[in-house]
Amino acid sequence: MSPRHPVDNSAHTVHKPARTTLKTLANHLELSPTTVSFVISGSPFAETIAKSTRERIWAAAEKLNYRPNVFARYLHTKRTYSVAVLVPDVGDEYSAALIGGIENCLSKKGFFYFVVSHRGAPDLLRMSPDTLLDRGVEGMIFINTPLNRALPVPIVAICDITEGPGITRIKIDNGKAATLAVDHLLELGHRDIAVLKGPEGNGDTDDRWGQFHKTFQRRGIKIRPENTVHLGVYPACNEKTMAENGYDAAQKLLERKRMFTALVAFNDASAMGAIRALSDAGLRVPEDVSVMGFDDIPQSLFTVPRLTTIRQPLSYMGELAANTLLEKISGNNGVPKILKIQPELVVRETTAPNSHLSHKNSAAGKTSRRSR
Amino acid sequence: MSPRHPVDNSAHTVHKPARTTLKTLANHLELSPTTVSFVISGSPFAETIAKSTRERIWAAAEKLNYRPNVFARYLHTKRTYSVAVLVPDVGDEYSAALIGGIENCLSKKGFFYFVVSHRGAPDLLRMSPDTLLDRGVEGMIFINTPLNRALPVPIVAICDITEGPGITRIKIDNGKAATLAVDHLLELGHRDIAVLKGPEGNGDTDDRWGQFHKTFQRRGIKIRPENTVHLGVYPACNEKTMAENGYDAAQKLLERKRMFTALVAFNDASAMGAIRALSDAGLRVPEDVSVMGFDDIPQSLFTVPRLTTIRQPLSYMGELAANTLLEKISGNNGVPKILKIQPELVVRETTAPNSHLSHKNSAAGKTSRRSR
DNA sequence: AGAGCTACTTCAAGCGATTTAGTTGGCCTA
DNA sequence: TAGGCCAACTAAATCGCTTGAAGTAGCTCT
Repeated sequence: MSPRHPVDNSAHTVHKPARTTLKTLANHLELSPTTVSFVISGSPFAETIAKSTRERIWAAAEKLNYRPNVFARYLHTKRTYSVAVLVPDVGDEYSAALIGGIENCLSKKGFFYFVVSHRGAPDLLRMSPDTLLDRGVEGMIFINTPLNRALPVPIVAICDITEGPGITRIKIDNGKAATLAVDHLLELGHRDIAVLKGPEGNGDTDDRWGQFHKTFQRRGIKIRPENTVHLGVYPACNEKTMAENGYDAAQKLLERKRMFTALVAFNDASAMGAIRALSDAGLRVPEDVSVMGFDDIPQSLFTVPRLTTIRQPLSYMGELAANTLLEKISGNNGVPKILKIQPELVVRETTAPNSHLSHKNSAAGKTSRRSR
Repeated sequence: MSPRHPVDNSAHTVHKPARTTLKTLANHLELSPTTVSFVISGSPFAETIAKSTRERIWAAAEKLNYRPNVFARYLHTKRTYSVAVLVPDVGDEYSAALIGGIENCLSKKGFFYFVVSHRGAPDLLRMSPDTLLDRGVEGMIFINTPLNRALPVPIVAICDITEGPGITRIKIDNGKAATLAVDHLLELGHRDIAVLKGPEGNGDTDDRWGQFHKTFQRRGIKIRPENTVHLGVYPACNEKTMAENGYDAAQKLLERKRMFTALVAFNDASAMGAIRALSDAGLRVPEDVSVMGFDDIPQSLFTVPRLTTIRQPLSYMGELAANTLLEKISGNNGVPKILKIQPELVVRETTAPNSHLSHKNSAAGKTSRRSR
């Protein structure tokens, strides 16, 4: 069906009962296809058809189980009531939560959606928009997915790396998030803080990192470069799960023998990986190191210890994205370019007062967090 | 576009550049649409067209950026190169992992897919197959989703509750899985074992439960009813995450004051919830209670402690499902009714020797596992 | 020179709907 | 009784493509 498929009629199914067509239905009713079409399609002309006839038509449609052919209809209406969702990977918790919200909204409105996971593959990224347009999607939601050209349908993006005219962006307020996270750690007495910077190419990485940086500066806290590590380079980091990336990153941090009493992860999944690495190194969370996640994915409530995190209302953001997209599709040009979402601090069990406050920077502190 | 949508042309986009049509292209080339169609669609007649003409056509198609209209083409070919995936919830780890595998295979073959999460909602379950057929899907993959009628397209099911003629089922060998799990626990000296039975209505619940039951019996182990708990009733249990269900179930178990030194969960997510509940009750895993998961979702490698589990190769199963479906779509009637998948025991850190062996069933043992 | 090939290319119908521009017949009015 | 109007319906074009049947032009063959 797409250009890449040569025409091929060999598909075979056991028993393909011929679907009732408009013509069949019209013949059965001894009416013209026009009349039947008017009432079935809900055309304004339907009102010029006698009520009794309308009822006859609906009854017959029901009886013959008539279902309009979506493809034939498209030829005139140019509408498909479907959209596309592009994500790095269907499977990751962040995307999955968003998609859940998106579907919630779409299914209410009778829209269907195609999912494309590109995993950072350049060809897919380049060609997907076109193949999706071929399939008639009326709009697209880009989750953490780059784009750098105009598309003839409305777009809503959840991230910063989707470029194009007229797109609407749904963004978490990273400034607020950073303040929430940093102040929480400061209140607990942490000064030596490690930061897991998001993967290169991720749509939130730069803004988030910039905002944290700014916030630390504003609070007079110096983040040493040795206490900072990238979660990986895009798209290589897509080959691994975020938890793996977090694990590796935390290990790198530990190898550097630089002390830190708290760690801010890029998201919950990398936080979990990091906690795993800390545990493997014999460090206790939160007694030896406090860890902050970001996102508040459902699992965060059930980890041991439970994850302290900055909450993004992912499901809501998904719904908002879908709603906004439908709004744009239906012609509303007044949709703002940016919809900012407020994050929330969720204090659970992975952060605790800095136990090294008394002997800050002492050798003892170092070794206790450095065994193995 | 679907019957529920009255025809509506109000959709509006900023700038809809007219797509090149076959006719335009043919005019431009001063050829008939037929000729152009032959070569573009890869019809067998293409070979009767002069090579030089073919090249001209391709060049012009490239230049005018011609893309065949998928909907017009469908009218003749009846092919859409798309399938549907029905799941209880896109977001849960089990479905997400399967979908990942499915997508992997489909995207290689140029197929697209619609996802429908029904969350157990009866209307969606009843109507989805038809609305999906309206959209021309050539086959469907049912993940843990009930069905009880024939459909005019091939179906592959991952679970037991999808009924219908000619469907192919991909099933984990629960008998083998049970043997693996039970023997592992027996070798560790566990005799008092609690079991989290899957939610009612889940496609694996009955078979899995039956097989575990049988295996325990065969090994001469009695499972007390008080050490057994259902993860919830379908579809109510769908409102909660599996982790939540596992948490609640483990709490129920603990309230019963019946002792157990090991717990077999229905899946990894419920195992994580259960571990959370055990921890909250002051019990250590695996020192006080060993816990076995099922699935081996990616997170299992990063929990503290790492989860011992029975591995299902979810991504592979997804790929197999998609591959099998495409096979059936292309007319292969020789596909087996059941494809059995072999599970694998993955021993990690949530299982350990029974520390109560010496004072088995003693009061001491009981209280040590019952504090708070 | 006419029949028969071969190598290319096109005509025109049709897929299953929507939609524009009518037609038909009854009734009312002047 | 002609004209106009209205309610109720329809013929035929069209959307963008595929496809079976039908040309056409140039060559060879006898």
